[in-house]
Amino acid sequence: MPRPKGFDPTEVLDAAVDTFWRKGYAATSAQDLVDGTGLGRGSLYHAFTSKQRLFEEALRRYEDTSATRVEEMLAGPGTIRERIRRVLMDVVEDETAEASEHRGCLAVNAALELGGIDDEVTARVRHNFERVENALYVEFTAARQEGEIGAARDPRALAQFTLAAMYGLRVLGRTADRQVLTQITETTIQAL
Amino acid sequence: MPRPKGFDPTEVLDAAVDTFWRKGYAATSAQDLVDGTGLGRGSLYHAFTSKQRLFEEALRRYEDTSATRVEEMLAGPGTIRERIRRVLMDVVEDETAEASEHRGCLAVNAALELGGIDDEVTARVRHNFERVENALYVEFTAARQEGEIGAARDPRALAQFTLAAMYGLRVLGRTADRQVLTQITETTIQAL
DNA sequence: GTCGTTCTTTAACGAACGTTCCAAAACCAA
DNA sequence: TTGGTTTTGGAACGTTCGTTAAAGAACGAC
Repeated sequence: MPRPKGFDPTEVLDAAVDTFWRKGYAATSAQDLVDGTGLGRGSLYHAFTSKQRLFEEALRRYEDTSATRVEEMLAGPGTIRERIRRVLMDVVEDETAEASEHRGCLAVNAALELGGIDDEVTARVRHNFERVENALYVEFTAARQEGEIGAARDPRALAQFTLAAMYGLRVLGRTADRQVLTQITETTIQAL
Repeated sequence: MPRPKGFDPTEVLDAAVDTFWRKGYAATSAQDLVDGTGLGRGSLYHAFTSKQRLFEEALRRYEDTSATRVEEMLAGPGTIRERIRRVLMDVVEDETAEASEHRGCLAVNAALELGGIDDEVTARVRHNFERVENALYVEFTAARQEGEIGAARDPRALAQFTLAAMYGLRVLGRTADRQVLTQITETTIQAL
């Protein structure tokens, strides 16, 4: 019956993620997306309707990979503090790596560029944040039960605090050097 | 001799700050700036050369008002923890106020939108961040001398940590509610 | 092999972009 | 009042914007 798509939707979405990630939403043009994905203009719009819809899909795809990454790191071996350090230092490494060209975190970028402006994007960003927060919450709860964290501490508060520290690193990562970011990481862990 | 300007440059800059603040750099058009400032196209470009230059000037003007505000709050009465709480809660109030329409902090927004892309903007954002960090550093140093803060703590590290918390609140402010942001503030202060 | 459907390609759309130009207006010193 | 200089408002620049239209190509079902 119908003619099948000539491309892998996930691959195209990954290319769109990369393009939006490097330039931001407003500064990315339809031509940038055509160049980035390799699709023709028509195919792109036929498949994704509009730039805004494509961005929403890209954000969903980004969450798939990035939140999963954090969840896996948190589920790894070591004490709670070791695992939190690993997650935060992963941000530090990412922010200071030449290769990642100041892309930062797409969800954080989207939160500041479109948060409160585009409801669909805001909701997706919130979902992304909450997914990471919940992963942290689960680990803090378990750690408290194990006695790694004081019984008087509130796991939900610790998760939100750690999330804020993570995103603080994302902001300062644009201007601060590795040593400063590492110091902040250590001070944060000390506070747990 | 020459004809004097028919406008107050500071007022115009404040209007430009407001416009960029609400929409971001890329999403703000020359027409938006004309509408916002009330100047004609010609006057605007004659006075500020380009959109990019105008943004740089606006960012400088923003720093004048916003960093000064933090410095004044820090120089106010109360213990170090009370004063830090006042600064962080000021961010929380700003982020959750209906009136401020999700503008956030212009320096943080600029850091994420243009950090690493535009060198001039990056340098100005860094200057803004460092000014706040140094204000915090001065207070933490004094507080340690007064015995409010443990002698073993590093005032520089505490300043950077607090700065990161502040900007973490700016990010989460786009999606989280007041109660969560307040909780994060308290956890942060507890860590000092 | 034909049909129905969807995908792809290409060209083009009107609108809006950032910027430039120019002539008229306005100011102050002389 | 005149002359010199700068600012002003507005029109216009060529380019790029996000999006759409139209026609042909490619596939699976029969």
